[in-house]
Amino acid sequence: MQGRTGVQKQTKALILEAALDVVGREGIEGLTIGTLATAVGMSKSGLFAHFRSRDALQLDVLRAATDRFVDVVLRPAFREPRGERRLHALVDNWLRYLGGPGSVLIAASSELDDRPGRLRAFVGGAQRDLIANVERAVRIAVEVGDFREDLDVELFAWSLYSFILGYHHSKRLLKDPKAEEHMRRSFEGLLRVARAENKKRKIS
Amino acid sequence: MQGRTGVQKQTKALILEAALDVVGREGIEGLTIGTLATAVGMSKSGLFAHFRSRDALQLDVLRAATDRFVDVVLRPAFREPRGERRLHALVDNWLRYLGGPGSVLIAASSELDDRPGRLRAFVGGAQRDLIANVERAVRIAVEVGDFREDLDVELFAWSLYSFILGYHHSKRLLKDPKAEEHMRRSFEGLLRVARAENKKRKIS
DNA sequence: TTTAAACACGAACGGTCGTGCTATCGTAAT
DNA sequence: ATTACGATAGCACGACCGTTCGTGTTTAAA
Repeated sequence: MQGRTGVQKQTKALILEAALDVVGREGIEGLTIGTLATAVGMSKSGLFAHFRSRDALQLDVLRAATDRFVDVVLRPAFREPRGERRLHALVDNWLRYLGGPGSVLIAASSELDDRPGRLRAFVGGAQRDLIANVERAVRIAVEVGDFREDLDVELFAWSLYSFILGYHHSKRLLKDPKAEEHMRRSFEGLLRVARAENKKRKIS
Repeated sequence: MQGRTGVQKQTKALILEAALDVVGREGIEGLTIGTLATAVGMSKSGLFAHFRSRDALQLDVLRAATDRFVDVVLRPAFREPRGERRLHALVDNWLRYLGGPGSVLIAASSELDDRPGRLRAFVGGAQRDLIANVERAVRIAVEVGDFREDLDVELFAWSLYSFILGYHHSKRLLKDPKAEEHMRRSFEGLLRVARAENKKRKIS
């Protein structure tokens, strides 16, 4: 039992890994059973049997993608000390993550924009969770006194997320070499107006 | 001659109009010749004859989309008086444009992220032009004295564009009712630190 | 050693895709 | 009246899609 199911789990994991690659390159709609099958070196029907529909396959891939994101971005950041430092870790991890193979989630968001269904619901939920977590980290930074008490946490998180989108966009499509610099300086600007000491200090 | 080619131009324009609709709903990759043909009430081959490949069709659609964007967003804004007011008009027009049927261009950017080719080159160029125009408007605002002389024009434009992306994203995928409010307040924040009087005035 | 389940495969299905070829029809110029 | 031409339609093609089915092969349980 262990041996066999172990092998199965292994196969499925291997498929999902290859699928993440494909999705990173071609998008979630570009994930086709045939190409994925040849990518992992098995038959269409053999692969298909692991998922019972293409929809289920795509959903599993998106799940795997969010799991991975949580593992390499969110969780490590939340192991850092509370406050601004944690936010810095979050952004650092995030940029590193986006620097690798294509961000499946952001790309999927755009693709699924207007197509209702399970996939879109999942991505929307994942995105909402993510933003909620960012807000949580920001709120904590307020609580520990790093940020002003009257800071609009929601707006801060929204802006930060927008910068992430901008980074992703200008890096992937525009191949702008200044993408990361712009991102980091925008983030710094955000921090500057959010910091506690800003109440008595000038900008310059 | 006039009569006939007039009709042809009309047909082609009609096709492109319908195509913009489809692309707004399904994305640029969702634009298929068959469905578009039935949408405008003609045969696949009849429609196909107007463009000589699907690629050319998609390219024409993207061209039409950017033309429309320039017409309803960029050009009217640049008719406004130079300076901050022009920037406000730009953002207003932009939000209104994004409020309508899906922004073909932003959606296409994400779809074409990683697929080299004519389409992606075109979208990238259009996006670069757009940002260059934003920078131009910002630079003028500096010149007329609305903004600080040492303002980083590039960074300002990049941030603004990021907010637009954030708005688009949170409105389309997340259906966040606060999307516009967040966008506008972020823009206001950007203006606040960019304004000329900021050199001698505090934030609060 | 038999039995049952899990796993993979090849072949085939109905469908849609983009793209050619050929014919038809209406109009304009001769 | 004839010719020429541009716009459209009809049809068929090869390729790929997701999916199903039947069939082996390997493995764990009996």
